[in-house]
Amino acid sequence: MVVIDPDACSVPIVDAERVASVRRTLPSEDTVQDLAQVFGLLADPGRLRMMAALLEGGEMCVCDLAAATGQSMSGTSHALRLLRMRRVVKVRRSGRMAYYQLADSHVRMLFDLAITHARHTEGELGDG
Amino acid sequence: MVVIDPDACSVPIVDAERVASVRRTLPSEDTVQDLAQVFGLLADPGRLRMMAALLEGGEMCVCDLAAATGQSMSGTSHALRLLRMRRVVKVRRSGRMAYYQLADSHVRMLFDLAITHARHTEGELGDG
DNA sequence: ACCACACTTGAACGATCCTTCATATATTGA
DNA sequence: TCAATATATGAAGGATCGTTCAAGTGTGGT
Repeated sequence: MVVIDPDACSVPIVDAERVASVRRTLPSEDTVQDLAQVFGLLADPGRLRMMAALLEGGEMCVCDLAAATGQSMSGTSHALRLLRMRRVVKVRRSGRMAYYQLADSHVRMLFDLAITHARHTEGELGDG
Repeated sequence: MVVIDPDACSVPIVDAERVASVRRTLPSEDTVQDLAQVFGLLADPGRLRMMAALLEGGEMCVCDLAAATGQSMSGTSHALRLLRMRRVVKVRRSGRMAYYQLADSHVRMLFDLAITHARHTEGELGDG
């Protein structure tokens, strides 16, 4: 087997120049990791409903969020912790209540774009 | 899997009217499921690098994609199957080669938006 | 003080996911 | 035909994720 790849990956390369140029433009490992985590937060139906609810309802307390999205209090709280840690939502505490709202306007755009994609690829899925 | 049921959830509600109104505007279960899957595809560093590579490189064969993103051929092929099934990429076959490209321009915008979010929330993460 | 409440958190279980290895398919060239 | 190539796929392993239950924190009301 002939290895053309200068790096550790023992994969045959067809267009070495293109590969090299693409590699130069790839986001850094840290950026890729961050992006993956952001998208990972959006990859769960429960969290997605919560964000949609906050998008529509503005600021909401945990129990209303749980009721609106059909989740348990505990599950809702766990989910909010993840969103909080990634700064997707922010919390305002008042007495024993915790009021959450979206911290980032990009979420709405991500949402709308993804919906557009979903609509655009509606119908049967599968191999081409 | 959680099913939204108005009566099954024994969670106290503070603002019943708001909860009801939010529930009315929530995307359908199918839409939520679709969205979650779309975001799920973007939630993996390897697939993310592949999409970034295709964004930059246009049309690429599997081995070049593997080399550019530092993944095994097998892993790359598995990833491409997922992206193919969700119509995120499309394939053109020529002889024994398979050339992949992005099927959907929304991917670029999702990418850029997420990068903007990541940059915007740069620095320390954690509870607020 | 006490109890009820709104929320949080830790641990455990099951489900899902990603990676890898081995094998399979299909095409090219000898 | 046979061997090498390019890609695809099934299965198995371990890691990760989401949900649930149980218990914990802190506040408000009596």
